[in-house]
Amino acid sequence: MVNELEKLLSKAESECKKSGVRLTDKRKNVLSVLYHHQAPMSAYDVIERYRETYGSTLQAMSMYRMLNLLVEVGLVHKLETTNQYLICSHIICDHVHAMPQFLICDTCHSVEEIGVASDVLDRLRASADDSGFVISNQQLEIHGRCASCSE
Amino acid sequence: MVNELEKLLSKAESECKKSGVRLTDKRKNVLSVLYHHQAPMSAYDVIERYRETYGSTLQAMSMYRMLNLLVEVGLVHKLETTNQYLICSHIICDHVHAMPQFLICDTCHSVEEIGVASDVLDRLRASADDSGFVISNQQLEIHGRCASCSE
DNA sequence: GGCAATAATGTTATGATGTAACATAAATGT
DNA sequence: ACATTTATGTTACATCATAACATTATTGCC
Repeated sequence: MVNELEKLLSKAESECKKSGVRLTDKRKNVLSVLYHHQAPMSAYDVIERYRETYGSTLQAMSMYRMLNLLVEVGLVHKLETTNQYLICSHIICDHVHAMPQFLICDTCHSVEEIGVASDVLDRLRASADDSGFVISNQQLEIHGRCASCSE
Repeated sequence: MVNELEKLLSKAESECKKSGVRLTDKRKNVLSVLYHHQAPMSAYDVIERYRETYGSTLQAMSMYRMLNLLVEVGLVHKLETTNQYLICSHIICDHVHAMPQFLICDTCHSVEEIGVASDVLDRLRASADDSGFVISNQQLEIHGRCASCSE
């Protein structure tokens, strides 16, 4: 079986092509950092880990630009409640993705990405609609305690 | 009919008593600023408006302390996705409050506070429970366009 | 009232997050 | 090759937030 990171980068390549942007070496490296970390990171965390791994120090501006682009392309998510970035855990799957929902453990800071249940989404849209409000949310962020921290 | 702000401050007084904290003049003033603004404000916005209104310049540290306390007591909400504070729109009502849900208009920046529909909350809890996750969320923040900005 | 304990606020310094504006370099298309 | 677009570099700064310690105000208790 092929290395999962390679699969991911190959999928990333095609997603970038779709969006008309280039998957440069630096962007690949950023994806790789996020992939290996497997937990949300601040932009400055990524800069630090990037430096440790690749020996090259990126400016904050450059990192934010790359992260934001990867978010736009759909390869990376940004947690708006914690200002952190994490790799989309569903890049490799082929099925259509629901609106992502993050279960964020406030104790161990792990994050599980699931899809918003379709009936929840329907009900959310309906209740917003009562106010004439049109939802554009890209995601739901739910805080609490994960299974192992709840024991 | 009594001034609504007075009602609010009186309710605030009793909420503070419940929590064993004092509703000082400064805290009252902060509540008043938020009440009159009727839109989310950053801590620094509040400092500025406070200065204009009361002629006294508070340090950021002091303002964050007061805002955080008012959030803990339940008189003020903090939008985690925008780092802004707004007065709880249900301080005066007597009914028990559901988990708040904010409909945040990304065009005009108005915010409507409603309660999370109980069935939505049930479904959210159920889907989180599939992962053994226990929700502690204080609120849901939904972004989109309000009625008037959708026309 | 006096006085100790606690709560609230002041003050200074600094850390953390994020972007505007402009310069340079790399790639792409013709 | 060279003009155009895309990506990255660089500097400076805006914005959000708190640690650590000092002082002031209030409260409870004798």
